[in-house]
Amino acid sequence: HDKKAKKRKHEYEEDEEDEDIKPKKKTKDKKVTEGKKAKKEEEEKWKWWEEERYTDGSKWRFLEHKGPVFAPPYEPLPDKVKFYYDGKPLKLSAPAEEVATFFAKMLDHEYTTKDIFRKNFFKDWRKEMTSEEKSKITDLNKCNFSDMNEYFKAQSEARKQMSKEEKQKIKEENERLLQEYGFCIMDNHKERIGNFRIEPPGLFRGRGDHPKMGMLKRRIRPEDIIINCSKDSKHPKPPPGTKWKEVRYDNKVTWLASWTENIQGSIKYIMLNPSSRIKGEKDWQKYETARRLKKCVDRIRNQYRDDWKSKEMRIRQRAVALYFIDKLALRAGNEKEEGETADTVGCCSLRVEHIKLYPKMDDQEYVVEFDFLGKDSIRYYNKIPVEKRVFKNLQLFLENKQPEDDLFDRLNTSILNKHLQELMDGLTAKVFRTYNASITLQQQLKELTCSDDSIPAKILSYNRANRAVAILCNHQRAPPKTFEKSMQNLQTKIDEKQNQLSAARKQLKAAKADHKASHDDKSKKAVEVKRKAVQRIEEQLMKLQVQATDREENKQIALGTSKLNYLDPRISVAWCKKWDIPIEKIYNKTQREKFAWAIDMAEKDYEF
DNA sequence: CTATCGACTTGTTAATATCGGA
DNA sequence: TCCGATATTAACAAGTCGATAG
Repeated sequence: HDKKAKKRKHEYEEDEEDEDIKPKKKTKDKKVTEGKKAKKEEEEKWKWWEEERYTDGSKWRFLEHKGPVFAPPYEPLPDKVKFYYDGKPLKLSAPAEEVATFFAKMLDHEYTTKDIFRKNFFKDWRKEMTSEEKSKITDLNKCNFSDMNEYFKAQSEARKQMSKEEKQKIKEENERLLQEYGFCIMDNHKERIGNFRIEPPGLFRGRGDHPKMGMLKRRIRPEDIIINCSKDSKHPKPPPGTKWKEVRYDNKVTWLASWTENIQGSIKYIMLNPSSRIKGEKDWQKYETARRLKKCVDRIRNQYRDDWKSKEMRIRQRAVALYFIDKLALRAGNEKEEGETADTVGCCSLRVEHIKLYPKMDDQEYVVEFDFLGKDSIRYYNKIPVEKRVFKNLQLFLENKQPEDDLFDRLNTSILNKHLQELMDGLTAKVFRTYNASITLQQQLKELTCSDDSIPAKILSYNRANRAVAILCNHQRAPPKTFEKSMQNLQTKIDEKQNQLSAARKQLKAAKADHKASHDDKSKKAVEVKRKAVQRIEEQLMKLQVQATDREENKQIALGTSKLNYLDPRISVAWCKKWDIPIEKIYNKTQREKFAWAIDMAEKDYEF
């Protein structure tokens, strides 16, 4: 493998040299140019999935890149833009002013009214002040940022009003930056980097009730950055007069650069785009693990049902938790450090206060009501009848506990995953989410697709299948602000189309009558034309109606996350091939790039 | 066994680009 | 051609899970 990689790397360099001599050699013959073009196309269509993978745990042999793009330096405000303290204008030092602008930009946001946000912001802001400023500015409520706020609003308005040429110029500059910094060479191939820009400084906005909201996210400098590349590559150069924190050559990891963020103290990375080999291989592998689970899921289910009867509490808890993870597609639920993050839970970290038991509810028995905040503080609410044994176990787990006690006090994700590992190689809690999502899509597609439906109707079925998964995974969204209006607009269009249709039908009728009377060629043609028109309008109307249904059903559901992360793309590709649906109807450009491997390899008979 | 770290995936939202009709 | 709606992308936060140190 090593040799192969080195050889290819060499080829690539030759290619580059080619580029260099191009201007000099004007008479360069056509064959060479064409050869190059072919090579380039070949590069674009590189099928990494047809190559062997590394088996030694290394992720690459060769890695070369230009390092990250840093946030632009702070530009002080023009003098006319004032900050007022206690009603009087006050000129701030540059560092204090910069932090003040972060707050000023957010004035319209609800965040800035929240106590914790204000407290955290003010504390961190004061750290940036000169001692003079610090002694003057002691109360955030006496700070008036509105002039600054208006200035920024005007700025963004001006940006919108820019001329076409100016906008074009900015676009080109971005493109240049992308071309220069947005790609790397990994082994023998040029690959797209996911996030090559360093996050600019600003105020941290956590999600949900985050104890650290409003804290200052500091500016990242070259001295904070660890570069990862290969020894024999052209190393990225730090900006003039600066140094990297470290340059390392670790091919056991996939990242190109990293830094430690100051809010949680966690590490952030620059990594490759989902279309890259390194991400694609991993993604593919994920679905293969889920498919292996498919083969032994019955055994595992029998096992945990058995374990509900265990003498040992820890085993019963483990078995009930696993049942929830399997049936409800809950996340594993790692413990979190209190006070560091918003209070959210997953399965293993559920507390007594998050469930309610109802021996009888309406016409159902043994109902469990879940109500908790999950990842990103998204509420999970569900009422679900469970088997009697599960219900009895839950009652047992709840005995003598306070609302804030753990439901599964003898269990955590580490214990659970160790157990799962014993049941199947590579099995962890999240595999159940992937498995259940993908199997649901496949089964729903089978159930919902009608062979004689039109293409739009088939796509509606696809979206419905996708929706079933999104509901399972609790991928909700707030209804878009403009939802009602856009629904109305669509309805208006439908009404108009309906009128058009009846008008067209009338015309067709008239044309037919005309033809009956005259029997000439011209009237015959007219009938045909009208018939076509009716047909076209019928089709358009149907399309609109399908669209309306789809949108209505999608009001509170977000399909993106499941499509991107949980559904084996080969299921969708196979479905498209089977029903002759263009893949573009299901996946947009980015998605097609990410799933290129699946589009290439899945046939219409693919089974998850 | 627990706590922490490191690397990676999964998730929402805001910003921006594109589309389609007036 | 302009404008608002919709689709796409960027940004970045928040999870999962394995490794390691104490």
